[in-house]
Amino acid sequence: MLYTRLMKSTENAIEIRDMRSPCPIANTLDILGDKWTLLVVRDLFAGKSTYGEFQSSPEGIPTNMLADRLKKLLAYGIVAKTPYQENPVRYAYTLTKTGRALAPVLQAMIKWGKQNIAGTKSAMKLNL
Amino acid sequence: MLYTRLMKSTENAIEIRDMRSPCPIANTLDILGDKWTLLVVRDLFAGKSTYGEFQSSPEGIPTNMLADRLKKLLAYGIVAKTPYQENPVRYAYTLTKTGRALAPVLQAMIKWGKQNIAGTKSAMKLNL
DNA sequence: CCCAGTTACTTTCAATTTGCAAGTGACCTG
DNA sequence: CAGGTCACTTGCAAATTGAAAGTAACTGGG
Repeated sequence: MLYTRLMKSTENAIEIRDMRSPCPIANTLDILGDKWTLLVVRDLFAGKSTYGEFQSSPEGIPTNMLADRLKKLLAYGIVAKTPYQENPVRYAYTLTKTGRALAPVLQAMIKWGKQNIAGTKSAMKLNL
Repeated sequence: MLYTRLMKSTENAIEIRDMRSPCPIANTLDILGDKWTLLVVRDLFAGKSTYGEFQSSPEGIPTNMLADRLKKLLAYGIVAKTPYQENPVRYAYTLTKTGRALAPVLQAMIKWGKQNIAGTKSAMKLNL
């Protein structure tokens, strides 16, 4: 168990095909560069984990966008989906290690936003 | 002149109308949340300053996208445009203080990208 | 056992955005 | 004054977004 985790840690880098360039910023933007993806990640850092909880965030993500973003985040290994109840089966989304590693990105954006955009303030407490 | 600049420095927070929410992440994404904007900012941190230099970056930004993003970055006060030669007048784009404050965001993205996306590596040296 | 309610999506379709390509205008050089 | 460069702008097809309605699985109440 520990062994497989150890092995995995050496091989769970995200693979992107047809990269625009080898630039880490460009590739990070190809994964996270839109108006919704990082808000879902933010919600996960805030402790939210179900589809309904993500939908109830103040920005009002359209339901098809949410489904699409969760699918992509799962495909990239940034979030994981595990059943938390049977009958009916309900799934909880959680951040993987790769996803938790995004904390500094969110922290930097929160700081920049608060210092440079009028009227912004963190409403939810994040576990960064 | 100094006086007006001084006054400005107390009031140059970005104003966003019809905010989706007061969340600093959401508002930062409304400014930077796409596939091109932060690449232009990256190029500025790399010392590039002209339209042609931005276009020549390996990602190949479409010329209309570049014009649009520069216009937005100017409108938000993240970049400034100053003439660097006459006959013909040519302009150099530079980061403002607000723009330079994005360094930690880029740093965090570079680190995450390099650690989590296979095959990425910083080709250009940034003045972060 | 039927029927409204909840959760988690999927589908439809109009509107907006993107991206390729071609065009424009100011100026400079031979 | 013809050709070239730089910094854009325009036109348009294709892709993405977003609002709304639909679907599927199950639950609890009458």
